[in-house]
Amino acid sequence: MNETESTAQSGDEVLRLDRQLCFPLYAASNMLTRAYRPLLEELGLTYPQYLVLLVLWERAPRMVGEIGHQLFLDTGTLTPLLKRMETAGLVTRQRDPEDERRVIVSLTDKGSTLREAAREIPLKIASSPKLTLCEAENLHETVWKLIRGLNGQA
Amino acid sequence: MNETESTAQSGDEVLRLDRQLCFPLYAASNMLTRAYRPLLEELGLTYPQYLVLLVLWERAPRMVGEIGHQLFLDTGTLTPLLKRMETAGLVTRQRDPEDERRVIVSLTDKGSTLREAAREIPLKIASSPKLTLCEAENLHETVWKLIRGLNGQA
DNA sequence: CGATATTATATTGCGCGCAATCTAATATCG
DNA sequence: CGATATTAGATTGCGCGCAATATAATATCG
Repeated sequence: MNETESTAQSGDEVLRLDRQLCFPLYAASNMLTRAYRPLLEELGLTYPQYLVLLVLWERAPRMVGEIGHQLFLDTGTLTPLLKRMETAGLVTRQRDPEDERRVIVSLTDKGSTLREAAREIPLKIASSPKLTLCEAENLHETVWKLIRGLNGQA
Repeated sequence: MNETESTAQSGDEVLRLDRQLCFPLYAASNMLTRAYRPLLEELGLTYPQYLVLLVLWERAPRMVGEIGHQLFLDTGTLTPLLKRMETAGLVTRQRDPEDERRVIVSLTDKGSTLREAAREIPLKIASSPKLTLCEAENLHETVWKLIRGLNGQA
C-alpha cells in the first residue's frame, strides 16, 4: 500500500473533506461574495465595503474601532479599506479633536445616497430560491451561535 | 433629519446587518480560519493549504482542476498556492505526459506523513463546545444545501 | 491536413484578512 | 509632575480569492 497513491481507506474519517464543518462555511462564504460581486460592482463596491456601509447606514459617524468590532475585522484590514472608500468619496476620515487617537468615519452625501440603490441587493440575492425561509432562519441562528462560541473563547 | 448623522429609523430593515444571512457566514468563516491558524502553524500550513491536503489525502495524485472543483477554487488561487506547497516540500507538480495541458499534483512523503499530525486538528477545533452535535449536523446540512443552490445557478 | 474551437493551466493586478510591529495620544500611578 | 502603561490607529509583509487575460496543447470540423 503506497501512501502516495491512494490513501482513502484508513479509519481516520475525521479528516474527510465532507466531514468538516469549517469547509462548507468557507466555501459558502466565498460563493456568496462571488454572488454579490456583480450587484455590488454596479455600485462601485466590494463586499467588505458594503458591510462597512451597512454599519454606517445604521448609525454614523463611527469610530474605526466600532466598525471593526461589529464586523470582526481589525485595523490592518479596515484602515486601507476605509482609505479606498474615502478616495471613492463614500466616507470621510478625521481625527477626533476630543481624543486625537481616534478617527471618526462619517458618511458623505454620496455614501448616504448609495443606500437607496443598495436596497435592491438583498432582494436580488434572496430571489433565486436556495433555502426555504425556515432553513434560512435556522441557519442564521445556528451560525450566530457558532460565532458567539468562537468569539467567547477568544 | 440629517442623513449623515443618524439614519437607522427608516423602514428598510432589509439592510440591517443583523438581518443579513451572508454576513454571519462571512464572519464565521473568518473566525474559523483564525481558530485553525495556531494549530496549522505548527504544521507549517495555511487553512487553504490544509484543505488541499485533505483532498489529496483522500486520493492522490490529482489534477489541479480536480482539486479546484472540490474546493470551489480556480487556478488563479491554486497555482501559486500549489507552488508554495511544492517549495515547502509537501507536493510535487509535473505535467501529464499523456496530455501536456494537465498538471499532476502528487503528495511527497512529507506531505503524506503530515496526515498523522493533522489528525489531532478536527478534535482540537471541536473540543471547545460551541454547538451541540445536532446543531452542527443541521448547520452542515443546511450550508451544503445553500452551496448546491449557489453552485447550481452559477 | 489545416483552420478554428476548446481545454488546462499560468499570469497579472487588485482588494482583502491578519499577525506583528510601530507611533502617537491619553490614562494611571508614585 | 514625570515615568510607565494602555489605547486607537497605521504600517508592513504575506497569503489568499478572483476577474481578466494569456499561453500552450488537444480536439473538432471542413
